[in-house]
Amino acid sequence: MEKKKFYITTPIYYPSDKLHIGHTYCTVATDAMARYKRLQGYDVLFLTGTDEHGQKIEQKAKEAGVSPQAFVDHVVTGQGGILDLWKLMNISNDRFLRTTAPYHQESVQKIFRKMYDKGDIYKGAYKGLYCTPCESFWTESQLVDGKCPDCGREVKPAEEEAYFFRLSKYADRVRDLLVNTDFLQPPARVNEMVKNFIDPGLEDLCVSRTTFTWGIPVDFDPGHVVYVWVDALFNYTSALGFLNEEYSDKDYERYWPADVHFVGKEIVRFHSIIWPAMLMSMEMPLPKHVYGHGWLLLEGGKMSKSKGNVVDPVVLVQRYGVDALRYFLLRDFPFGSDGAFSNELLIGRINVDLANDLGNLVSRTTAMVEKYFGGTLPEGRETADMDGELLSLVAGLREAYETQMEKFAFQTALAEIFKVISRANKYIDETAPWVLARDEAKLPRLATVLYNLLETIRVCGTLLLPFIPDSAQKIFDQIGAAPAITDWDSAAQFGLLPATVTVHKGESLFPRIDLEKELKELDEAQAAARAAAAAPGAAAPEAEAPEAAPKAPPIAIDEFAKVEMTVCKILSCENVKKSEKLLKFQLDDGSGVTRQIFSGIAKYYKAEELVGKTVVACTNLAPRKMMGQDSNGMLLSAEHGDELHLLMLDDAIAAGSKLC
RNA sequence: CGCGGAGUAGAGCAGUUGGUAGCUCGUCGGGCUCAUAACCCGGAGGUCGUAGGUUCAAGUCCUGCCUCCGCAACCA
Repeated sequence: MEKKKFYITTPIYYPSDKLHIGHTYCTVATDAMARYKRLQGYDVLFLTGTDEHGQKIEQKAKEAGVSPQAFVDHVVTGQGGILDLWKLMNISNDRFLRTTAPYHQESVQKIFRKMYDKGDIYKGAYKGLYCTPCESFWTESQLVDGKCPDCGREVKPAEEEAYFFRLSKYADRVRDLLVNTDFLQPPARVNEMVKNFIDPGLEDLCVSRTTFTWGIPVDFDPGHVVYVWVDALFNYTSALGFLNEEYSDKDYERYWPADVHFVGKEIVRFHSIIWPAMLMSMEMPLPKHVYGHGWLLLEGGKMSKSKGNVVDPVVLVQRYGVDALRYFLLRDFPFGSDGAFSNELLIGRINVDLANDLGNLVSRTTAMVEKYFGGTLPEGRETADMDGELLSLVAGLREAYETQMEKFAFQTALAEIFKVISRANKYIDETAPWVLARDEAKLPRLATVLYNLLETIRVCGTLLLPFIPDSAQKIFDQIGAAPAITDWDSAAQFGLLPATVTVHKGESLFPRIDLEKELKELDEAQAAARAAAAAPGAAAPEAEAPEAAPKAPPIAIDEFAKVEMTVCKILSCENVKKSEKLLKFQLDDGSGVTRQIFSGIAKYYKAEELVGKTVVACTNLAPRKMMGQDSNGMLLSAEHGDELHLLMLDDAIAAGSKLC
């Protein structure tokens, strides 16, 4: 009988920056699932890739002075790039799709054409605010002081031709899919989608742009490029040769629909609403599941470059090894919800599970076989009642594990394995092999105990293969388990190792880590890595000037003089309803007219404690609407990391005084 | 009243269909010595955010409130 297929994907990542631990988390999870299915005997296709088009990449390339293609080539295929990262993480993807690949472009153009011919894509007008010199459209929220964020000039309402996808046409069918099937997982995500996006009404989706060129051209209408939706989402099928010649159509027929798309919760919307709608339009089968996993949070907040708390997986792998990191990511966090990442947690998990429990179990077992039997077990055996509990746990392990893996509950699946590993450690205590070894007559009993331990390790190691592939193999080498007895079927059987098996005690699989010492060194290493990444020239095209090293170019005195900074007294200050960040100030700026300014500092100050203070405002900044009201200027403050201090002057200084 | 998630031992978390509150780490005490100062056993520690309600019985269902997190908006 032909093997059953399993098609699994990660999102295609956007290569405008280096990837971090969050991307790694998703990819490692997908990899573990893919390896698990392969272990079970499935014909697995595991796809990952990069989404390389769009305005942001076009801009970044321009800033770096290279072509967009050169820019993404460097981030994806360059040294320390995305391909290198996945190699480092031991990712077993079968294909890697780049949206700039010609075959993908071919697919996308045909798909776009097909939906157009069908009438699901139509030409309409995209309304927005247009900056003529920059030839760019902006939304209201992107404007800076009501002006073009690029050049600071006036924008005017304008329309441009654009193609739209009739998303509204499929709203009911998509709603039904989400509400009445298990398409979207975990179930908590369904409400989020339905209540936030579908029930308020789905609008047709703009699927082409003329304001940038770094994209796939619409072949029947020069000037238009395909916008992200059609381009990115259909990667999942063009990687199977759908409407292109790179791969055989048979791949599409065999592997589509996907069994599951693993995606981060931030892009659940695209995968659970837009993607099925487009597939419905194309009359293609829908993927069986979309799983929206949680985020790794750091000290209560999400990772962000501005907070400087981005975790680089490379540093962690260099220090602890790839398997330790893979294990930690999937063991410590429930896949569907957010998890709090910390170095302390990572080291704790490595020490307790991998070093103390698993590593030490292998170590003490193989050591005893060598010490008491010279490395090879003798034939004689003697069983005992107390063996029963361990043996029955091992016998039920594969099933318990499978149940959890099928639910993508990696955390619980691993917990099942470690329950058995703990039991094995306890079994050593109960049987006290070192006592048996003292009595010649008890050697058959001793051989049985050690054999049972080796078998337990074999079964656990097999089920750990998807998570820590290299280490599992090392374990097999140490306990003398041949490949034929480390497959899926063998994991449900006991007694497969030869009775006279020979072990080879090796190096410690997971050395114990000195927590305090390591935490300190790790902090330093991570800081150094960040500094290196931020250093100019370190990674040419991706070096990002403004955020990392805020060295502004010199300006002339007359330019500085353009900025009017005025001493103001705070007359009143109140919170803005429905805004966590904004405070609304009424200020005496010495002009006799009260000046209203909004400032996003509610996190740092209580409104009432600021009344009467003397502060500095930039008073010739163009007015800006915030939460529907005018803000006439900007209060000056100093920011460092998570701290922010409003610039306050001696109260003796009169309102209206100018700074110079 | 924009949407969603969460508040359970010092920390991090489990607790399907309501029926004596569990796990891991840490901590205290004990045991063992094969092993990576690891392993095994035991103890202490929780009025399950809060106020009501339903029930013979609620962490588990219902209602109000408080706090935290995320999305959206917004941070000049």
